[in-house]
Amino acid sequence: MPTKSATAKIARARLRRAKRPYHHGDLRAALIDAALRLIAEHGIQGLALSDAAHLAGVSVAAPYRHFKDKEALLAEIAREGFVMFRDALAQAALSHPRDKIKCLEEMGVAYVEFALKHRSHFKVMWEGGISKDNYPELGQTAHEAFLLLERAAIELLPGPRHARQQALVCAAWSVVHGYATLALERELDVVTTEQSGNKLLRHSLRLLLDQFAP
Amino acid sequence: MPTKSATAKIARARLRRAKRPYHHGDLRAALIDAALRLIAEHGIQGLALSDAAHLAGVSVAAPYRHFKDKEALLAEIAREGFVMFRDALAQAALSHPRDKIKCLEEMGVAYVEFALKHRSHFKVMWEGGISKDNYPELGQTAHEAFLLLERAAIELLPGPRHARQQALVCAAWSVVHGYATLALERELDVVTTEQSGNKLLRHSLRLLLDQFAP
DNA sequence: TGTACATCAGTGAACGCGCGTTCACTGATGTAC
DNA sequence: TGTACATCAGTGAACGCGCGTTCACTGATGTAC
Repeated sequence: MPTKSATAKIARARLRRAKRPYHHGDLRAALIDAALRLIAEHGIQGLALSDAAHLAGVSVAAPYRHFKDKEALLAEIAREGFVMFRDALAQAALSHPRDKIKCLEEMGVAYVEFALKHRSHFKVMWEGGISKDNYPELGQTAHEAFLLLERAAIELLPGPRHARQQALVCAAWSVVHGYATLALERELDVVTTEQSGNKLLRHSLRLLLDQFAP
Repeated sequence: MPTKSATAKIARARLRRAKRPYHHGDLRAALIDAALRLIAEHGIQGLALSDAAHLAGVSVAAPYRHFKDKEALLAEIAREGFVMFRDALAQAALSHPRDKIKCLEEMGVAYVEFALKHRSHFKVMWEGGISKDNYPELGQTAHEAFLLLERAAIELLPGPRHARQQALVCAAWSVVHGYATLALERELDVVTTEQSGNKLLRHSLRLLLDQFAP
């Protein structure tokens, strides 16, 4: 004979089943999506796997059918992020075949726009604390992205390998990474400006790059 | 009649007292120091107040005589950090009264050297997640530091307020903040260079600034 | 076409640990008299 | 100068919560025959 609470339990279970089939369909993707939303809202450290599971509409144990542990979920987000990031830079690198300065400018804009559009990915990529020994693919893809930026910067200063080239690579990377980081933390708001959207960013990049016009 | 374990307990207590007086002397400072060391080793999220207490040689309850809660300890670290940071920038701002470019270069170097020398402070300042509503002094001091950088950058471009000035402020801040962030995460190692110490940084800064020589 | 069975993606409950925080108590210190 | 007492900085133990992870079990699916 079922007790009162047992009856209620069955009713809740029926209700649940009515809303959603037993099998989710694509829980793996749904978990990643839920995690991204939670990270955007509460930061990486505010992400609880159990919250992501509930947001995806499953029990706390379900994620373990798709990810070995919490770090594996974060690593997958970082992997996804680095791939998208590298591809975005690669596409920007092709944007102006005849104008190397505009080309590097577009790569800088792509760098920052990726950070702002995929802020959770970006945070996990750089601050996720994921061991690169456990996930060597991450370091590899990140390095491919860096090489794109490096090549584009070096092309602005033709000639033999030179300290000046290294400095430009470093300056270009620092400025876009710094801008992205500050913008994500909403620190750039103190720069009072009428330049909206990415105008301020483009202007700053040109300030560094225009001097290398042929 | 004391039991065996009670006797041992008393013995341990005597040993403790022999090493260290009951009152610590300057526990507040010792806790901050312990926290800084633990953050340097394990990151902000790896900091447990209980570990800091033990590292300072006291029980887990002792910190609450000096700080309302964990956030208050972090806020004090951030406050200390912002004050030192602002003062370091202010001093650098005075370094070359006749040469505005060298002056801004020194401020950039001071920015990055602060980050590397006081890495735990720097992390807590920017990634500590401390509510600025609860600790308004933090935002105030941070803003004073920003104003120093802004003024020095604007002086390079004399004339009326202008989008170009804002862009230079933004570029200068982004480049030093980005460099500091990347250096702290050891990401800059991929820039293969023979330029040791802060040579690479200085060279990058000059790449941005030298074009404004009168 | 229907049925038995392997497989796999879920469930619900529980475990266990880390850690922030509190509480009643104690040891030391300084000050009024 | 000595003593009573208020005050404060510590102690040790415990509470409680969040959350990662596991376990035995169940519902659904697809495939061999």
